[in-house]
Amino acid sequence: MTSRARKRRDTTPEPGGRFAYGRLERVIHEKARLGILTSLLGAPEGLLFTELKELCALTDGNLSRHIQVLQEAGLVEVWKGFRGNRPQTLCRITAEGRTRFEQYLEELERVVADAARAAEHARSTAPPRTGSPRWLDGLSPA
Amino acid sequence: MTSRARKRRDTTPEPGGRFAYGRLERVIHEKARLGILTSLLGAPEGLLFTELKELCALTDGNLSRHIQVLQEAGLVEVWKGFRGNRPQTLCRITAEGRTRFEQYLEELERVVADAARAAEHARSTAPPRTGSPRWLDGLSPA
DNA sequence: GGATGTACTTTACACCGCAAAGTAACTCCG
DNA sequence: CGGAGTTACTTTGCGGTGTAAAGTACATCC
Repeated sequence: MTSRARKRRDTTPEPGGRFAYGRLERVIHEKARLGILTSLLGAPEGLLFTELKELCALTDGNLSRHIQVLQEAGLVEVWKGFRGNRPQTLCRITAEGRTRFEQYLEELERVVADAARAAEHARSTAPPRTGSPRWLDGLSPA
Repeated sequence: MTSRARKRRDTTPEPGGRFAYGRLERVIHEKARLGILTSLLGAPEGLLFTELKELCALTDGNLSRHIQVLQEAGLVEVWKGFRGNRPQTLCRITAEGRTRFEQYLEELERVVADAARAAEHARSTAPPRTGSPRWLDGLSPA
C-alpha cells in the first residue's frame, strides 16, 4: 500500500516508529525551559523574574529570552509591574501550559521507561559486546 | 561573600540552582537522538541504518546527520560494510556512550520527579489561580 | 535503457540558545 | 552634586544545529 505516484523523492517517515517521541514539544524540550516550567508548576501564584533566575541558574538575558518564547507559545503569562519603584516581572504558567507540560512529561516518562526496558533487555540477553561485528562482508571502523 | 572587584558586568550564574539540570548533555538532549540512543541501548550488537530509520521514524538525511554527531561525540561506533553488494551501516553504542546516556537518564528522572513533586505541592496548597495577581502596583497583562 | 528503488551523504538555510552589551532607574558615597 | 555601582530587565550578534531537499552511487525491474 505504499502510495503510487510519488512524483519526486519523498523520504517523509511514516508516523509511528517505536522510538520517535513525537510528543516531545520543541518549545518545552529545552534544558532551561524545563527548569522554568517545573519551577512554575510548583508555584501556581507565579514567580518573579529574579526568583526564576536563581532557581534555574540562568543569566538575565537568557531567562528573558526563554520567558518570551514560552509566552509566545502560550505556556506562561507575564505580568509587568512595579514593587515600590523597581520593575518586577511575574510569570505564571497558564492552564494550557500546564496541560501541555503534563503531556510532555508523560512522553518523557515513556523515554525513561523505554530506556530502562532496553537496558534490562540488553543485560539479560547478551554479554556486553566489544570488538568488530563479523557479519558484515567488508567492514571498516569508521 | 559576593566577590569584590568584578571589573565589568558579569551575570554568570552561580552553579547550583534547584532546577538547573546542568547534567542534561546537549548532544543527548535531542528528540531524535534520544530515540536513537534508546534503540541502541537495547541492541548491544548494534542496529542497521535502516532499522534505526524505521524505529525512530527519521528521514535518511536526518538520521545520517545525527549518527555523525553521536559518533563525533564518542557515544556510538559506526561500521561500514556491504551486505551482498549493497552498503550497510551498523551503529553500536560505545561503553562510554552507555554510561553517559545513563547519567543523562538519571537527570531526566530527576526532572520528572521534580515536576511530579511540584504538581503535587501545587495541588495541595493552593486552588488553581486565575485572574490577575493583585500584589503588584502597576500591573499589565503582557 | 531509463525509470524506479535502496542506502546513504552533502548542502542550504532558517531558527535558536546564549553571552555580551545596552537601557533605565535607583542607591550609596565622598 | 556627580559618578560608580546595583538591580532588573531587553536587545543584539553570532556561532551552532536540526531538518528538508538535493545529490551520489549502485542495483533492479520493465
